Amino acid sequence: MAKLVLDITKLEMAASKLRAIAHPMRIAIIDLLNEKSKMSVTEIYSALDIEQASASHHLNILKNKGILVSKREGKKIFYSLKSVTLTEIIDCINRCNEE
Amino acid sequence: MAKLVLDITKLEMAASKLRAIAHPMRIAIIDLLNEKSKMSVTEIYSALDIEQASASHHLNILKNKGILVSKREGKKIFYSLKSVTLTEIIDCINRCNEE
DNA sequence: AAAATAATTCTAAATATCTACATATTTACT
DNA sequence: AGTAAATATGTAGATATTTAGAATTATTTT
Repeated sequence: MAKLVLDITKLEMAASKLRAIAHPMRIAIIDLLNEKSKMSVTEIYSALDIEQASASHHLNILKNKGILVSKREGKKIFYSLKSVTLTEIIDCINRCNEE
Repeated sequence: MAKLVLDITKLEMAASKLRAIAHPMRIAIIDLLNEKSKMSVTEIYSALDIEQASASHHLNILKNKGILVSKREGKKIFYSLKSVTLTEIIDCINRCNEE
């Protein structure tokens, strides 16, 4: 009973994934990739009006935590959401915000 | 078009809520309250085997971010999830962990 | 091979969060 | 009022995250 409570590894995994998402700019990136499923770093930092290095940094965090995947195509590197279910989280949060 | 990306306030709200959730012990608390919808601080810190002050601290963070609500009943204070949709987030994350 | 473009990595200072322990507050009971 | 139980708050050192700018790597084009 209530074994999930004691599964530290899973809790850590969930928390670490959430920590990765829990940043305004990174939520914005996920929102963006939810609308346009595949974008280059340039497209992303232009759309969000932030520094390239900053975008790269956030993208790296999201990629490390398995939230995004990247794929090089020539000069550009395209990022996209690894799992569509990720979007549900954001939708969830947005709904919660309105309550 | 893509106006949600630019709504800094909403992004900040979502991020701050997620940051509150993004902690193993706090996820455990949410899991717990998902199973037993109303628990006192003592019940919670006993179930999780943590210090009372620690439980109180985490509960306060979750309450401040509007994730939990509390209600005093005599000597005890009972906490519960403010919104059931919150649970979806955890379910989501757990599903994501398995992919 | 040099130049240009695209993206990443490094660095460091500022800020935030975590943890654990000590203390304080609130309520109920006698 | 005095005491015990339940919960909250304060403090401080350790650790992690954020931010922005500079330097670096990788790829394509000329």
